[in-house]
Amino acid sequence: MPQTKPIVSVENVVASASVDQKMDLNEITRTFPDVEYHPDQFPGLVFRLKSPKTATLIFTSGKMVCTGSKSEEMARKAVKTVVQKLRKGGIKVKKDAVVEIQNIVASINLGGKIHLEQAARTLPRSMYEPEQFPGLIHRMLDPKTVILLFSSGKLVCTGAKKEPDVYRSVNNLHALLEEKDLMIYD
Amino acid sequence: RLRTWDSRSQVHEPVDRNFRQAFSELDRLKDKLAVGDAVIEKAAYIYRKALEKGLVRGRSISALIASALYAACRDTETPRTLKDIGQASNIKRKDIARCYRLLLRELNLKMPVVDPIKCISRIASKAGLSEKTKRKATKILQTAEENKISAGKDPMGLAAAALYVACVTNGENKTQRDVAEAAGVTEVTIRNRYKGLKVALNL
DNA sequence: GCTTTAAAAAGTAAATT
DNA sequence: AATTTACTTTATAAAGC
Repeated sequence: MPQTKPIVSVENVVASASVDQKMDLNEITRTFPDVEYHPDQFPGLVFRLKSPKTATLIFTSGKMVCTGSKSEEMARKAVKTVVQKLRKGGIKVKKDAVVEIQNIVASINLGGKIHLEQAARTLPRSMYEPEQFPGLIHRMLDPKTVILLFSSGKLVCTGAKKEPDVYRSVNNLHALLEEKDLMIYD
Repeated sequence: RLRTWDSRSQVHEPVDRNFRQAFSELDRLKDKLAVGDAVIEKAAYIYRKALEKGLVRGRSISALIASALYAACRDTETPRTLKDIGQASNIKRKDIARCYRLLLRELNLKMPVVDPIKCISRIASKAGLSEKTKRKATKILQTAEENKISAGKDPMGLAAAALYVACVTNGENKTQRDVAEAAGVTEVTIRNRYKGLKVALNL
């Protein structure tokens, strides 16, 4: 019954990973001159890949955080590539990394405008402060995500750990907006 | 004033030391911002709720009262910007905004959306604009809101643009810079809002 | 709470040209 | 005044202050 089909695009995936062994970040810095490592500023070493275009933070514990992927699969591939490069560079990594998706950010176009100030009054758990930010911030309980709504009809969904949760969030909200008559289609 | 809370302060020790500090700060802000007693009482009420929910732990008392006062202003539709509260309290605008959003989330507060029409008076008095211009700006914003160009825009920017347009049509000699300065926005923002106003009002 | 990383939305701001 | 760069908001992990 929604009047339009939302166009969803995953923009960023954050994944945590672990190779379950201590890592010598100074050794990595020596063999990979392009990495950024400033221990007094931040304990993680930044390892950037051109493809997939990602940034992976590596900690002495062997735990990692990979950001910038456009999909869950790309994030897993990026972590594998990082471990592969470390091994090629002579860094001993015994096990393969165990990857967990932590957050998915998606942009959405609903295909119609949203009546924001009315939505601010009728949507529960929402905040609309145009002096601070042009979007309305809505906290969805199930799936537990946060959606930013803009008057243009575009959205940003974040907090999801699975791609299906992004779609469920968007569909829930879209139905809610139509139900409460907050959509404006031309 | 604030005697009610002071008397409690002598009964419950650690909590009330916090109250005293909070309310003396609130009293100081009251004079600096020239807000009424009703706003101060609301701010005190919000702060007390925050304290009961344990939101003060590890947080700056000053930042929290300032935020509670901003929330009270919003709730009573008293036009005070985050910038105003920031200057009066010497706390960064960003920190007040963050605490304010925390109060909204944790205390489940619902605030009315800021009405740009209520921003007109403050800007007009700072810039020294006439009553006639204020009335015209109000009319402009009323028509503008019906054409929903305000969504997502800073209410101060909208009010400033409406006042600037009103000045031009009334022949009041004020530059964009004068109005922008009084409103705390840039001339570029006034120009951008003016474009939308022109379309919505056929100017 | 902060520090760092990534990305989108739309508004505002500041620095260049 | 047009461009460019940059910051506002949201979530999320990592180790340590």
